[in-house]
Amino acid sequence: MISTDETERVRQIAVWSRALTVAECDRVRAGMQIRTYGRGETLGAEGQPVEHWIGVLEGLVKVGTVSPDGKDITFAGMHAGGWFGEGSLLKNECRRYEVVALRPTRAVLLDRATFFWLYENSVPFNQFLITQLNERLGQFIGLIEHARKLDTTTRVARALAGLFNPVLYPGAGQTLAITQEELGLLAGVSRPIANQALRDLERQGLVHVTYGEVTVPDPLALMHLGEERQINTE
DNA sequence: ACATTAAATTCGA
DNA sequence: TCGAATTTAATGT
Repeated sequence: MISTDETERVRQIAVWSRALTVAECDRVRAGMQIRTYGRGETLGAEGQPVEHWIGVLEGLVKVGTVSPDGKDITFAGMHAGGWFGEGSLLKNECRRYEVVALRPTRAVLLDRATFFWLYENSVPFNQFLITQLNERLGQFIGLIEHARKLDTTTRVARALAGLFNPVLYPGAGQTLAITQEELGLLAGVSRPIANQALRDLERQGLVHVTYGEVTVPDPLALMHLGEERQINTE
């Protein structure tokens, strides 16, 4: 069970919770706990049973895997408002990816029993899940489609644009607190390369870089950098 | 890897 | 509690 002021914060980042009745909300609160993670700490290890659906309250986490040849592959970055783990929960399988905090992070954990109770009882919750899955699918299709010709600047642009997805991170503004090192970790490039890419993007007017944060006026333009045509993911 | 700049923290009044 | 001094963090090349 989480406290009342924590509930307030959870409501801010969990759009799906806003449509719940008071009774539903109480039940969900009872299945929640809040945990904090230090830099580099694991929120969920690859191959481990998945016991929770996790939402990021604050901080930054990286979802990815380490391939057999030792290459570190990042699938997505997550910040406040991002939820993950529903795929493994629904399929009742162990976690396919590792989830690591890139900076001190606070997250809310919803236990699997409550997750499934919502899944079976709440229409808004299911709508949220479907919307989120669909959004992710669109992003991955874009990734696969252009995986071949991704230069470093485009990779950084993608990683950054992903963090500005308005469906996955509702309520986020145009400015995100992220260091160039963190962005490099998400994009799979070194910090100096991330710096170079950001300056490149800034020259193109796609981003504005200030100390410890990046402003993106048009995330879609950033996401579709380098594409000749728009992909239809409907 | 190094030099520069920004921010956060400490410390003395 | 104010601001200067110091340390730590982030950036740019």
